[in-house]
Amino acid sequence: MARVRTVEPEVRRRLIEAAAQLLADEGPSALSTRRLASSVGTSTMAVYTYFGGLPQLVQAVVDEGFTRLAAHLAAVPRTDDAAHDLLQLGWAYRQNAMENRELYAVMFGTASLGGYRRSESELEQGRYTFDVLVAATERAMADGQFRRDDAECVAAQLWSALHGFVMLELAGFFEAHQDAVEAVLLPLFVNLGVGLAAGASQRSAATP
Amino acid sequence: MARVRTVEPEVRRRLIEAAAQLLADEGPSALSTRRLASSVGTSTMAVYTYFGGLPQLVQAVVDEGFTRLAAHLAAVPRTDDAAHDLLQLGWAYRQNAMENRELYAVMFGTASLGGYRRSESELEQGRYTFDVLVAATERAMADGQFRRDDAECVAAQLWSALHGFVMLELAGFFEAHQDAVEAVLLPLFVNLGVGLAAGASQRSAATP
DNA sequence: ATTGTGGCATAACAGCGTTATACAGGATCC
DNA sequence: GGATCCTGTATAACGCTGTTATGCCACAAT
Repeated sequence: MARVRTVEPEVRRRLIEAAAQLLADEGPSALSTRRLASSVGTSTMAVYTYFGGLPQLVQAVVDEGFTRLAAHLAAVPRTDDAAHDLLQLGWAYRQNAMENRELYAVMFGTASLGGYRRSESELEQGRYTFDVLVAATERAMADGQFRRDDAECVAAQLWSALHGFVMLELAGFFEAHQDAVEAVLLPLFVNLGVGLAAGASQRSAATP
Repeated sequence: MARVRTVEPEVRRRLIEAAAQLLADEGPSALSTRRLASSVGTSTMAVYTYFGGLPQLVQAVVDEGFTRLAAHLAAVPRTDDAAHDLLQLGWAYRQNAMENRELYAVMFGTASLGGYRRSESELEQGRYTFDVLVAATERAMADGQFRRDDAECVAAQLWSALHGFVMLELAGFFEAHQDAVEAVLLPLFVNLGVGLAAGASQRSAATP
């Protein structure tokens, strides 16, 4: 048994951080055990003692990415206007993706990276992120901004639209448009919001 | 100079097809020059004489994928109801993605595959696909189903929603939902359509 | 018949993920 | 205090990868 690990080994933390850095700086192809090892100042064996292999290390990095995303979304202030909050969440979501392009690509990318494939753990992590959207959606329904509906399904619609825009933007398909956020994402959200509001009865004020 | 290449060399065609097959059957990691060579019955050099390297071969496969997608969308019949056609286009788009999961992932995936990165060529190919959506959107505006607006921007909204849903579905984030198409994609399109229609004046009937 | 050239097979090189092995050093026990 | 174990790591090797240099061979042109 020996001593109990009370704190996370420093090398493990440093490996994750070095991997995230390498990913951000030079892209997925730079993520190799040897580069990681030399970057942290150890041997490639560290990857195997702490993670079991490169795919598991990538998974740890992805977990970190989801945690960071959740924190980024949680930092968005909650106002009385739930629909406005959803817009702000969307903006924060995109901003996080833009600031961690390569990481976002690995998190949601369908192409594999070094044998890494999404695991149940990631799907759950993604669902936590998703829950923030569901909560805001429910508030919008409670306030009468959206008509009553299955909040999960509605949030999934919002997520689809958001994620699709971000992916296409990251892939470079919107480079023709001057300001894709103003020209596409904002109207997309507004139009979808109009459709989601149709038939709803505003709670507070009258409806003459 | 010698003889002029009038027809595409057979080996080149077979390499592309073998690559697509290998990709579909065993995923991206199976795409190696040696496996391709043995599959086609040649040496790895063929990849370099005909394509210049693995990334360029992948690019040829992606080109093929975009061509196939465009053909798939072009096969959707055009009716009098442009909005209905857009729905059918969306369905065909998703179906194509589902039938060529790995290929779709490489086409739109941001993670690289064997050093392959999207080129200008692909962005153009993607824009051709996009044009089909733009055309249907313009018809919907002309018919008064959507209110007048920049058709490109509106089509980009539709594409974002569609692509986002497909990506999340492929990534497995909708596995909780029984039938994500019915529960998410369809209402997403309907709600977005309602928002896009708001303020439009039907063409046929009067506009007093 | 000779020459030249284009296409391909072979072999090598550097790098990859992974694994087996050996060693160092601290904790544990007698 | 000395022997023992165990954990973490460095080294080296294996089989794989993409790529390139080399050489051969068949066919077109002269």
